[in-house]
Amino acid sequence: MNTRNTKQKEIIFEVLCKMKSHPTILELYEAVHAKDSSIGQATIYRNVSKLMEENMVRKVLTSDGVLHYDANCNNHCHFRCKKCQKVFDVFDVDTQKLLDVMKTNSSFESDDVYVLFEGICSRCR
Amino acid sequence: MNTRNTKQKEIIFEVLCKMKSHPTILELYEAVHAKDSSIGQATIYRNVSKLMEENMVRKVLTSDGVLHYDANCNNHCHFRCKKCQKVFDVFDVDTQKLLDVMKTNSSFESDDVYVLFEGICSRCR
DNA sequence: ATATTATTGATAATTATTATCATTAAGGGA
DNA sequence: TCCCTTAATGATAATAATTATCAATAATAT
Repeated sequence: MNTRNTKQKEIIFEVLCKMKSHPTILELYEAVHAKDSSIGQATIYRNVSKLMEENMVRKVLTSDGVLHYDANCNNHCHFRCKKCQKVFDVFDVDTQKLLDVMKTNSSFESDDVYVLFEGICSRCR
Repeated sequence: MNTRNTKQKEIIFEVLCKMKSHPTILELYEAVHAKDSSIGQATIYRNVSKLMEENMVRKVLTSDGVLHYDANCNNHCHFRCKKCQKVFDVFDVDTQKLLDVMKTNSSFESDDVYVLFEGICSRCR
């Protein structure tokens, strides 16, 4: 027995899956807490880490200096509005093509890529 | 008079320019401190922020959750080794082309993009 | 059902960043 | 060159983010 499926982990993953906002740990904690107020912050940190190891959850890199998380692990890009700071999904740029360009043009062997576009979103404009 | 050129700012920029390792604030502080031990950490934070506003310094997003900095503002990509965690420059992928793809294929208006490739570097392999 | 032990919740400790404030010094004008 | 104004500094406190600790709980193999 090296790993256990807990009710907490299930709830955390379920809540993150429903969130399309790419929350930080704190934001995820608040959403989880609304569903089950007995779940503590440390449990969020622990389970998000575990879910990442299991490739169920992926980091979203943003320029605000805090990590965000996404339950959609299909490698895709993100757009961050410099004004409202919301993070949106971008499916119009092929990340696999980027990895292919790397493979042919560079000496690095990369199997993973994070892409963050920035600008002002249509709502803020 | 709204801004002043201080000796500290000069040293910090000079040291960062010479560093090719994309340091964190702490790493930059240590390098600066070796040159002038009177310069405090808060001054590093302040001047790096200022230099970013002046487009002399750019953030490097990495998956370790801490911001790194680069004095090369020509928009380029980075590769991070998952083993030794070093960050390397990548000039083989055209970021302007990425922004062009965004312009034609998506509804977002983006003027900036951060790209981080990951894998194992040749030295660690 | 029971025993083992991974996981939890609470909280302390650590790390990263920002704010505060008295002092210092950049640089414009006399 | 010497003041004068005030931006910037260094030291440190405050805040925010993350990790570590530990007794209690609960998942699961037997």
